[in-house]
Amino acid sequence: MSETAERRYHHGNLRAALLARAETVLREEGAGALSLRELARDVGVSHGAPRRHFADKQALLDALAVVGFTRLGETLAAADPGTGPFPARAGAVARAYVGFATREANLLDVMFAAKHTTPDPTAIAAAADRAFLPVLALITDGQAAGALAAGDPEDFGVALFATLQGLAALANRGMLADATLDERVDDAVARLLRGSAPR
Amino acid sequence: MSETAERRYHHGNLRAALLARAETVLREEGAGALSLRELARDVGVSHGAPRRHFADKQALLDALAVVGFTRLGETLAAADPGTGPFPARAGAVARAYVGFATREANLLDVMFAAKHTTPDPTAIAAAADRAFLPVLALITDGQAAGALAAGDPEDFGVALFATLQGLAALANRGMLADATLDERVDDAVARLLRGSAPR
DNA sequence: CCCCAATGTAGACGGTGACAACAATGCTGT
DNA sequence: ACAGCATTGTTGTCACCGTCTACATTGGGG
Repeated sequence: MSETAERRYHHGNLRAALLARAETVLREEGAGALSLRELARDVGVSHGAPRRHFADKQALLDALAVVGFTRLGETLAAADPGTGPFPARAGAVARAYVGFATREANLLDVMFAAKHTTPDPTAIAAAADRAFLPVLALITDGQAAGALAAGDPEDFGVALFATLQGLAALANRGMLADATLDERVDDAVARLLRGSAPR
Repeated sequence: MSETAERRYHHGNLRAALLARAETVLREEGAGALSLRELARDVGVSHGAPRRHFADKQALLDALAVVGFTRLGETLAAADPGTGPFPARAGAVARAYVGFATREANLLDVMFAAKHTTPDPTAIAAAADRAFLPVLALITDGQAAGALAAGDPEDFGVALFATLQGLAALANRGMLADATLDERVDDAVARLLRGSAPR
């Protein structure tokens, strides 16, 4: 438990240390730069050690994805003021999502990578579902308040999520002037809300 | 020029052969399975040969991205009937885009990967712009026909593209029941059109 | 208190991308 | 026609990676 990283044989919480370091490397250099061996080196452990905690590299990536969805869920939940007009709440959450998606672009790539198959595939899906729960609740509120047409909240949720995910993808690929991202979000969400109002 | 792939010293069009083989591997096994050495083997050439045509692996990926955008452009152009009510045309193009995006999911990942930096970054961007030209024209038609509010066509274009890209991402990640993808597209596009009509 | 399961180490293997030195080829100008 | 040269392939090498196996060190539970 010492700060000075004395090398004892048993690290103590290698798994957490590897994940933490991996998250940093991921943020700063991208998923391609992640190497189990280098992570081990960074953490001061032999190259075979990570294997005790992650069966293979994909397992590490999957664990990162779970971390990412958890963080995302917190971000979304915190962004919803909980009261006020629905469009304002939706806009706040939308901007929060896109903000997360651009701030943590590399993490997002890992979260939505297609390759998840490692522990049980459900772990990541469950984390993702949990992350979006607050948004579903928000949509239900919007329907109750008469801002959204009735129906399965997931219908609107899918459309909203798709829009935001697409905008984030555009921004992360540099296909949007960054300065205008929030405006794009506001514009797209406005269209979606108009098109989803009760008729 | 013989069919039986006699091994002469100079392949003739190694670059095209490598790209073609890479496209197949990409489609069948994903970007992670792409290996310059294996491609060289497949094409019957030494492991160092690809280097003459692609400075590094990223250059190969970038070339694949250009191919992808070209193919996408053809797909989109072919999907627009050119006449008829705007919503029908837009729906057809939208379904075509999502169809391409799911059929060529791995290629799409390469096309929208963040890492493009290789030859001049403009090559891919130019190919992308070209691919979306027909859609911009369609939007202009829609405005002229009174189906869309006036304004910069790119505003609606960005919103539309973001929506479709997001839906494709959801589908490719298995977060959508595949059977319902087209319905999701129709629903989302309908919302967007309603929200983008002149007021 | 001892033994075992968990955790970390050390070494090896095959594969990869990148690079350099060298060989074959075909195009160009004369 | 042909010499010379730029292009294109080849071969060998290097460092690195992920994975696997055999072994070492722990610490905690019977």
